[in-house]
Amino acid sequence: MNLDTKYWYLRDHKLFSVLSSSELKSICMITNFKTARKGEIILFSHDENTRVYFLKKGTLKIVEIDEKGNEIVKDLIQKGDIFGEFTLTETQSDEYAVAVSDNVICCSFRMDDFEQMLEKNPQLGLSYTKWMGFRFKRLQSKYSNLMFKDVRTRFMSFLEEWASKEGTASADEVTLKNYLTHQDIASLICSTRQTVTQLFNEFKEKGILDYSRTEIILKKTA
Amino acid sequence: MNLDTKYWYLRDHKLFSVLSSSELKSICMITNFKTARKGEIILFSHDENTRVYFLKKGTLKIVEIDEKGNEIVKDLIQKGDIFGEFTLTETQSDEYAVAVSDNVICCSFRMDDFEQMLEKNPQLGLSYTKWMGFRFKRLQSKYSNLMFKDVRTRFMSFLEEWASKEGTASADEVTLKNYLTHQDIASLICSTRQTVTQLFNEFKEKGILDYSRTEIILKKTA
DNA sequence: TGAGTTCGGTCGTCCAGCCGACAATACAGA
DNA sequence: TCTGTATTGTCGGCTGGACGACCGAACTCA
Repeated sequence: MNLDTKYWYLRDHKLFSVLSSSELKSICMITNFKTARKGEIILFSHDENTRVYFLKKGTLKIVEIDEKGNEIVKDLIQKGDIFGEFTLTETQSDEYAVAVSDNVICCSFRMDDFEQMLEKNPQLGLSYTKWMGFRFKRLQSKYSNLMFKDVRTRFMSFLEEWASKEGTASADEVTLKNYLTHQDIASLICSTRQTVTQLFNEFKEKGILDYSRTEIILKKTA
Repeated sequence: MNLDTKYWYLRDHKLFSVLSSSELKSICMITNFKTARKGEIILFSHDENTRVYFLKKGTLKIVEIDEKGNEIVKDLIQKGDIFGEFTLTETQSDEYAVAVSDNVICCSFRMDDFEQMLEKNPQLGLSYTKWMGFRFKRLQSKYSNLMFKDVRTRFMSFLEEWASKEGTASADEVTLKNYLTHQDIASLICSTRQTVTQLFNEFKEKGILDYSRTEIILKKTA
């Protein structure tokens, strides 16, 4: 991939908007780009230097394989998200990112390069700090959801959050393109496949939502 | 409190170690110090500008009151920790910090002052960013503990972490000064008072630990 | 177009741990 | 020293939701 393309990719990321175009160009030199199609795996390289990743386009899921060989979805990464740095747990586990949409593009920096960038660019540093704060808050709310809410509530909050991020809303409903299996959703809300299926049908019955394999439609109820 | 005292207080905080003494002095001007005794409450002021807090000395617990009036301990803040910025959930809940030890000293900055500091001081910014990353990791590990481990395991990890931070170790045991009630521990590991009591006695029986109201002694077992 | 694989639907069983209730103890303040 | 309050100890009942099992439906790939 040539520098020009890189330049345009980085340019419209919120995080880099504080940089001048010459600063941005010099950053392009040290970026690494990767593209992937649905189902492909983007590896975190544990061996070499740690890297910071920016998802430019598409959607990823961070999965981990537990001792029984089950795939646990730990997080969803969407366009614009930063990942890799802290997603890595101390115990070097079998954790990696899988593309769930086509045309995934992400770029990465070596951790130390990135740190240097932050140091040279206070603006960028602040921007990054705020970003992290935001993510911290989200994790915290996930945590307290898990602590205090039952599965039913977690399921609904999950759908609502999802809808607010990716849904296309009409007058009285929000439509979501569904690229997750019940299994995926289950591990995201920390439950089981069967329970998720049950909840889908329960809510469908109540008229709160409708769904097929490819779509989820949330009815807006006042 | 005079500037000199402030200066010495800030000086040996890890975060500020990257600053020169003149930089540090100028920061002293904008800090606010508070002291508290056991049981006293340090309020987060929701109304005025958000503040960032640094705990200089002592221990705090962040508690929240739920709808039934129960006190839920959300976090423990120890000497050197930063708090306030993200502990605040979006829903302005009844959340505040309570001193659990005597001689608590903490200082705070207005959020915008702090941001300016970070911007002016890339070194400090980077230092702060790393700090946050560390906290993020901890929260993440708490989260996956809650997801995948049973109460028994969470209880033990909690004790182990506590011991590693505050315990005084001897040849074959670690002693902890216990300032938490079973109730407190329960909400920290997301369980109930009764279960915590049970676990304490179960492990005591097994000879893994010993405890009284004021002390917890963890036996080191190879 | 058919065989293999993954995903969704449903049921019955089972248990960790929550919850209420109450007793025993420790502790603090007068 | 006495009394009220906070903490700890213990028990049984109860239940949310995990888990295994099994089947049909949908998707995929040759």
